[in-house]
Amino acid sequence: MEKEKFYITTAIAYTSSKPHIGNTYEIVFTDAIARFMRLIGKDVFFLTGTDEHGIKIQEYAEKAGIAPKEYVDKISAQVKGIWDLMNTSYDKFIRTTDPEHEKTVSEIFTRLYEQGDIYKSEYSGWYCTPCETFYTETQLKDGKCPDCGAEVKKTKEEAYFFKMSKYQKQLEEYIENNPDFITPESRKKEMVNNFLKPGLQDLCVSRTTFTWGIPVKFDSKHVIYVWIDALSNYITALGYNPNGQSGDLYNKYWPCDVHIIGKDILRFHTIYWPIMLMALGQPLPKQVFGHPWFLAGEDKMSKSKGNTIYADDLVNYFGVDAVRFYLLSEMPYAQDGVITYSNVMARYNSELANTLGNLVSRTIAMCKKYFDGVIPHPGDENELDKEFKACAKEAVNGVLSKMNEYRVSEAIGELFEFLRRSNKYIDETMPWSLAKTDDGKERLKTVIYNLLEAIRISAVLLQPFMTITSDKILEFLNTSEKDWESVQTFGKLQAGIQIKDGEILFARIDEEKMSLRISADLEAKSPAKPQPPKDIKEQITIDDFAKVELRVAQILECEPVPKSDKLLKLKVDLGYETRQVVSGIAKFYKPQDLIGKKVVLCANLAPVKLRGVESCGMILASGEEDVKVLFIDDAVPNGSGIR
RNA sequence: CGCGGAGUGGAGCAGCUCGGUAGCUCGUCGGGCUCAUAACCCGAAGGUCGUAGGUUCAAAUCCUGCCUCCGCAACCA
Repeated sequence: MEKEKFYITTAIAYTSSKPHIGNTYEIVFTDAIARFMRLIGKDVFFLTGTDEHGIKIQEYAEKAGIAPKEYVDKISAQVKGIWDLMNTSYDKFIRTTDPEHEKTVSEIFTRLYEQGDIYKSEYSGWYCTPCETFYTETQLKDGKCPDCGAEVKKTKEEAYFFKMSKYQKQLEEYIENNPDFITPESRKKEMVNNFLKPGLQDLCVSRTTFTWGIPVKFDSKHVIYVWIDALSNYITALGYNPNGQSGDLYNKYWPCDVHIIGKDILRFHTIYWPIMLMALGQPLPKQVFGHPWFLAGEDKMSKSKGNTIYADDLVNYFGVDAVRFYLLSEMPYAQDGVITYSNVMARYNSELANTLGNLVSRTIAMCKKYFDGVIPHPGDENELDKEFKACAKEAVNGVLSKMNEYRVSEAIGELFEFLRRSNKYIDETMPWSLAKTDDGKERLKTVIYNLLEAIRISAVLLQPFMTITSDKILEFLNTSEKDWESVQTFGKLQAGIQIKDGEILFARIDEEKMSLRISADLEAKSPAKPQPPKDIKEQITIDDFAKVELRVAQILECEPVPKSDKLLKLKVDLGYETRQVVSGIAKFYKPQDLIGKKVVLCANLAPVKLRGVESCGMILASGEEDVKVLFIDDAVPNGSGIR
């Protein structure tokens, strides 16, 4: 019988820097699903890889003084190294610098151009030099860069555009008719309401501002921009050919069963990517799953915050399977999860050491003690045994149904419920007192057999999540019954076989000692070496500086700007006049914290409207993610100049 | 009124579709057991189910208003 095929992908990792644990989650999560699908008998193709083009990489490489290719070779190898460290079972690791990929992407672009879906136009746009980005008239904020606020230059740049609007209706219908296409459900609403309903804009798909990318075949000063390049990996990896016969892998595995991606790039995968495929006349992926993120404690993980946690560090402390277990079991289905070292330790001790490890250890010890390590033949079963076996069946079915919906943490929950039930079964049957009488010894055979079999079943169910541990347990039991079929009926474990010595699977962690060790390591690693800022500006003269008028201003009134998260409207006193100023500090200061305070105002900035409110000047503040306003000593009179 | 999600014992969550004794994991306290990794098992304490109303014999669950938090969008002069 032909196996049912299952094609699953991760997003390809951007090779700008080493992936942190949040990025690593995605590959581990996808791996768990891929392994599970293989376990239940599907023919799985699991794709991952790296996204290696773009301006940022070109810049990083320049800074490092090496060629872009050399740079991405290094990072890509690092990514692959972490994926391998995490014991992930991808079938192919694609790189967007692979010659095959580059060739196909170039052909795709050409074909889309030739059939009229991509057209050449001008970005009669506004170019922001610091951001290296174009903005349309509507994106601009009162004539300035919406991102960094710098002056923008009216630049006419030649560029290629993709006619998104042409396929909008078709995409809406697809989403309508395939309710599971975008999951989880809440994400789907975000996409439809925020992007589809307002109407799609044509997408700019080429750049002339950098060279590190795939050149447009028929127009060599253009480079193909990230969307067509990166998204295409899902089909180029399988040997898709836009002009003729595609490869066998493509014919077999496409369309994809599920793209596993971060919730941040859902938009590209549920709007741009399907439209590209429609334009190419190819079937669409069946599902896109936008997974949540891991937060480091309360906050998003980011380098600038210095709260990044890396997979290799965790593995170093806890081992691969424990890290996989934490990632997979802790992340909820649709909400962000939290990762901290102390949470990892707590889960490790309570679930891996106590529940799982100790169950295996005590059962094997009893089998050795009472039966010289030979798996006993079970005898008559009683009501308790029946109930216990029913629990095993429930665990198998529970894991299956949860995994079919990619509810990995809940699947693990089902399994651990059964492990806890097994520990309880020991206390209920009290093997140590059974061992004291002859009748009891007969009964003991059944009890120990049932326990060993329960452990075998659990080990099989554990395979997708903790492969190494699963293999170890099955090795202890000296059994080859480890496929999905073997788990459908209770009793596949062969009696009369000698089991092997079981090592401790998960030694308990002394949380206090481990915490000390971790904080010592962190201390040693971050000897407070501040990175030089990236936005160092060119030298200016004193005359340039003199053009900026800075004055002390006292805040008289302050209130939030309606319909805005970030903006505060302030009335300030400059001594000689009062001004209305709008400032993007609402996230960091409450109005009552500011009233009465003296601040520095850039007083000769041209007035603009922000969210419809006029702003005449700018309050000086520092910081990107945590903004601090520059307060001035109360003794300084309002309106004093600053130089 | 931009769109969506969420507020349940100390922590993290389930229950809400289809109203009717509020459940799970961790933590705390007490007990039991000794096969085991100070583990395992049992029991207890602890909740006005965000808030104010409404419907109902009966509301965590249905309806309405309000508050708070989160995500997306917009937004940092």
